[in-house]
Amino acid sequence: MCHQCDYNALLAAAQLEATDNRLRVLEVVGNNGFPLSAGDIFRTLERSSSINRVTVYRILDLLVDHGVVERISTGGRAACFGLAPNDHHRPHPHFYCKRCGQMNCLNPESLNIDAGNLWKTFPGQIDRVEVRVDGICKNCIRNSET
Amino acid sequence: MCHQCDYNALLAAAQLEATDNRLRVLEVVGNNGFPLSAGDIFRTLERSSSINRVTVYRILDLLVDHGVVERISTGGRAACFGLAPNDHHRPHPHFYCKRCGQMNCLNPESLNIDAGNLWKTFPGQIDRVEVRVDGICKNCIRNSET
DNA sequence: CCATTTCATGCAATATAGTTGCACAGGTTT
DNA sequence: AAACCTGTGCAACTATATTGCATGAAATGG
Repeated sequence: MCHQCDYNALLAAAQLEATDNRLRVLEVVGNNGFPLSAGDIFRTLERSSSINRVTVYRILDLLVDHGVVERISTGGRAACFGLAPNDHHRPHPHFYCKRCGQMNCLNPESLNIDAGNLWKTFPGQIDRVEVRVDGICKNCIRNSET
Repeated sequence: MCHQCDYNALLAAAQLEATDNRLRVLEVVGNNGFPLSAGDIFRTLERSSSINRVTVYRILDLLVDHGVVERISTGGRAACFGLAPNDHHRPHPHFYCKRCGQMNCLNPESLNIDAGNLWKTFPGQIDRVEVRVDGICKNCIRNSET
């Protein structure tokens, strides 16, 4: 997703110490082209060197709280995580394939959302607008045709 | 939500037999002004007469499969359920309060989404576009000010 | 009118995802 | 040195959802 991102700098900007584990989590999230579930991230990290499942959850929560990482809801059970919008990453919608469960990033331009009306009239605080497109990805369509 | 909806007719249109339990689940979902979690629905039904938790899950899955009910992702753990868009119900976005966890329906007009570009260029099948606004509802803001 | 099948439901067990409480090691502050 | 923070690990736990199997009632077929 962001091979030119400096993860140390991202953590510093969020006023978080750059521990090994935090960097490792952030690298997995950031280097992947599509959002990953906490379980995926844990299993990936575990392969290279030992880390506790709970630590991964805690680091993810921390990163989400500090706006480094974004929690993205899937059409399924587990949430996914991707880099939060920043200078190099514009907010963008995601696509969820209900067949294979894979999430993918869509182009920021693919959908045009005008929330002006809502911002003006909504009587609460709005933090973000999440857009998810559900359907079946081209791979799954191809596979079901055979 | 839809006191003028005929739930028997909705089930019939979806080619589903109108069993007592299905009607009860659909009534709870349909008569409520905001989406409910499977657990909420179960607890509500249980109060009036006995039903199994698993039955509620199964009926909800069935209704979602047949397009009578819509599964709506929250910012939290459990999914919520509301009536699927139909003649009386236009698709609309939802608001999730990250403080109290309450989901609410927003006006269909509050957000304007132009997905024309995506429909034309996306190489898979698109079933629906789900929009969720996250933030803090006015009640929670008021409570935290005291 | 009995035998067979089908369907909706219930119950127990299990799976998955996430959370909590407590301990401890290493560094920092007093 | 004592008190303290912080990051991490481990075990137990909670909440949510799913699976497998049993049963009873209605529909179907001889």
